Amino acid sequence: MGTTQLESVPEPKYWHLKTVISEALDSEFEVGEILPNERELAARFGVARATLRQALEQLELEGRLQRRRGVGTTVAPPRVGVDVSTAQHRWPGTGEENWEAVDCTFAAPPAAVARLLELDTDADADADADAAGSRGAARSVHTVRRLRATRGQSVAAEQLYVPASSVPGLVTSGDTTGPVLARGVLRELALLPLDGQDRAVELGSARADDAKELDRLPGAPVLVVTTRYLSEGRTAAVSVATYRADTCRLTFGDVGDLQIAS
Amino acid sequence: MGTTQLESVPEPKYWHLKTVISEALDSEFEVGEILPNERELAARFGVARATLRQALEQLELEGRLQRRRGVGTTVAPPRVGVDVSTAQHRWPGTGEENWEAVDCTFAAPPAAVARLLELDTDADADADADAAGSRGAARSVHTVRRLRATRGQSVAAEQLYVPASSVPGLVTSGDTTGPVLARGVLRELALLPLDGQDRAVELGSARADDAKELDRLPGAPVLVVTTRYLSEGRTAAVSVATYRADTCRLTFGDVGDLQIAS
DNA sequence: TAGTGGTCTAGACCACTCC
DNA sequence: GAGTGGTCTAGACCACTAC
Repeated sequence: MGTTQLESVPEPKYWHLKTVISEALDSEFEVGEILPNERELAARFGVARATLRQALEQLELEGRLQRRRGVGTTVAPPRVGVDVSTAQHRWPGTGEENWEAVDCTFAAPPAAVARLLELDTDADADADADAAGSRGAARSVHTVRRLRATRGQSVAAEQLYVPASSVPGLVTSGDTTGPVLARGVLRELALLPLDGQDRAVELGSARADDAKELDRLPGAPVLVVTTRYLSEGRTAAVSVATYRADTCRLTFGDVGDLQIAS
Repeated sequence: MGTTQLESVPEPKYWHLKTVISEALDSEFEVGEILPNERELAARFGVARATLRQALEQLELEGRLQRRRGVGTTVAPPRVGVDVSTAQHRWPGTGEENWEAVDCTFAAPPAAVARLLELDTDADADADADAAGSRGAARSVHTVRRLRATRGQSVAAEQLYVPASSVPGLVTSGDTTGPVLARGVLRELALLPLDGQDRAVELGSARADDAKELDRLPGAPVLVVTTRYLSEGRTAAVSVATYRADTCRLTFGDVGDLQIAS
């Protein structure tokens, strides 16, 4: 490190720290190796623990480190490329690897999803958003929950919203929940003609339930992939999948196995 | 708020705060409206400023708030959808809107980019990574810098790496830098047949130069889009574009104008 | 010059994992 | 029970913006 007092535009300590640690990771540590604990690192660099943590947080955000409470901080492996390309033109659950349907519920979706599904188009929809009683069932959809794993590691949790009108042949046998019904919904959905999909990616933070599935703390950064499945001129289903931002690189094609981080 | 002491699994204060503020944003604030300052908000909620800041940081990450030093915290507009679909099968700079080429340099690219460009394939490449002298020119590439704006707002900064072999007809007139040459490189590149592209998206943090262009602080979260342009069986160019994660939603298709955050 | 968000400190206690 | 990262506090000062 040495003295940096000559800098006319002093960069923040945590930023400098991040650079120093990052270089150390490249040259002095192996993937999976455990770093000294935060109190020791802070003392070694002569900063407060909070400042040290700010640097570690950024490195974790960039996928360089992995921190687990009660365990320690380890050097993360390169991000895994996860294919989310839309080229295959397939319904969810048909011929895909790595996804597992774990549950299904029947309830009103979040407002943003309802908009994509073109529910709630009546004029007074916004006025009775909280009156989820009498007319709630009309706006309810099957919600299939799926998990995606790659190389033994959970990478994504998804909620797939399917209006009852998209699965007219579904036999519920009285039950509207459970993994068996989840697979039933996927099976029925696949009977529709699939005209196309469109997809969006944005940054979000993990909800409590997603965080638990992904083995992260609530609020952890995630890449939210929203997919709209189009059939016969309308939106037949909407998927909202959250991918671990620290360990995943979403690929749209076959860029392969190299990581380009900033 | 009320007392939450009955919770058997007490959630962190900042998490609860985030929820409370988020709901207040929905019901009591307009887009662009300025919030009370951090010291006042912290006092109002009865927490330390650092705790309040942790909640605000998450909300900013999710695109709900915008904070500017010396100014204040404002309610952010919904994220803008930015099309990054690969369907168009075009070279960069041909028929695209919103991108502006601002500069061009000639230098060795980062190691990860060199790998994608299939430079440095000789056996001792890793041994002389720091000996950028004699043989450095052989590994240098034209680096075109471009900026993307949407609705008057800078949303992305890109570095496009183009090996000299991809632009054999380029006339440098002695100069290997400057915006004029940048446009020349793009023009020459467009002469090649474009076989395809593949693309990857991952989370990163803004480098100092990108942060400046994007009007953010260094380290701000960004979505890094890496594109490989394929021509005649090889990688003719590589683009690394960083998009503001707080204000952008990357679209691969035409999902349109609705935001689905977590 | 006043007010804002950004950085930093030196503590404290808690939740979790592992032995 | 020992050790780890996660949360929280109550201050301080700095960099930037706008008046």
